[in-house]
Amino acid sequence: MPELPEVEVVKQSLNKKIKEKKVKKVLVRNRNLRKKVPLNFQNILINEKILKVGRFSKYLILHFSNNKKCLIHLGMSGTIHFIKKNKKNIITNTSFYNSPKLPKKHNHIEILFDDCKIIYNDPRRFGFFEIFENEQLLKERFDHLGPEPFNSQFNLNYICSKLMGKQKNIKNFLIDQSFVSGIGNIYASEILFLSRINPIKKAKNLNKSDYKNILINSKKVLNEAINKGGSTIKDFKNISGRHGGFQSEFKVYQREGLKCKRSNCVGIIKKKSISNRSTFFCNSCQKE
DNA sequence: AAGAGGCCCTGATAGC
DNA sequence: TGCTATCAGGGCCTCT
Repeated sequence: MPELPEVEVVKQSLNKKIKEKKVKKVLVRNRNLRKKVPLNFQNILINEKILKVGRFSKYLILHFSNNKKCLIHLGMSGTIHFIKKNKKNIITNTSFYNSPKLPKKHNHIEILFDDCKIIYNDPRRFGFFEIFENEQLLKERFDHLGPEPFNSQFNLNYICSKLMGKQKNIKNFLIDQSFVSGIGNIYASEILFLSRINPIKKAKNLNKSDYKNILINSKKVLNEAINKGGSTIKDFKNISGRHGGFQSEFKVYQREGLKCKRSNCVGIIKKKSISNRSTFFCNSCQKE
């Protein structure tokens, strides 16, 4: 599922549901994720309170009262489900909206509280859980990542210094987490469309006005996606099982063969594989 | 050293 | 119906 906006939506809803709650029980049903869930995972969390749920880039961070941090990455298909106990004291999947039932397969981890629990589900197992002893060690984990688009470090000077003279195409730069973190395959296409830049254009061939557009539109696209509750392509849901709403706003992503949405543009949306990832762009207003 | 490509894994869908 | 091939939103490792 998850690029920065989807992870932000999960973070916000988790904060509403489990902040200040004390972990009563942890069940690791399947340790096999991209990295093995630590053996002592249960012992570290038990009886600890969740102070808050944070996020950096596409990572969720559970802050615990013993100062330890649990880093969660949702990979491609990870979802977190919130389940509340009902009056009969039976835990049921009570979501606010017409949510699909909790999946039967691939429920890897359950974290139980007094009156509710969360379940981590991940069919493709590209997600992972890691424990960090303190804030410092967690920060070091992020050392290799570039700033988020919202960070003031992500500015014109920074973009110039990173892109000038580089052979690499701009699409691959946008999904390169060491350049800017949080943008994935969907939003990269959307950002380049708004910026009227062809995705295969080499970074060195962009001008200052292109850089400016990338700067502005990165923030714009991600903010709008967050406000719409993220995007749902196949299986992204917020923790109550509700789908995101940004996919209907896509200008190019998954619109191959359709008319360009820009007013007065007669272009057609094309799909191109760049480094084995599908990329969408308008053949008229994003000319090479 | 930068940049491209392969790979981890399951499931949904398309085509025969 | 049931096979096979292709594709999917990420990130890390390896090779050139």
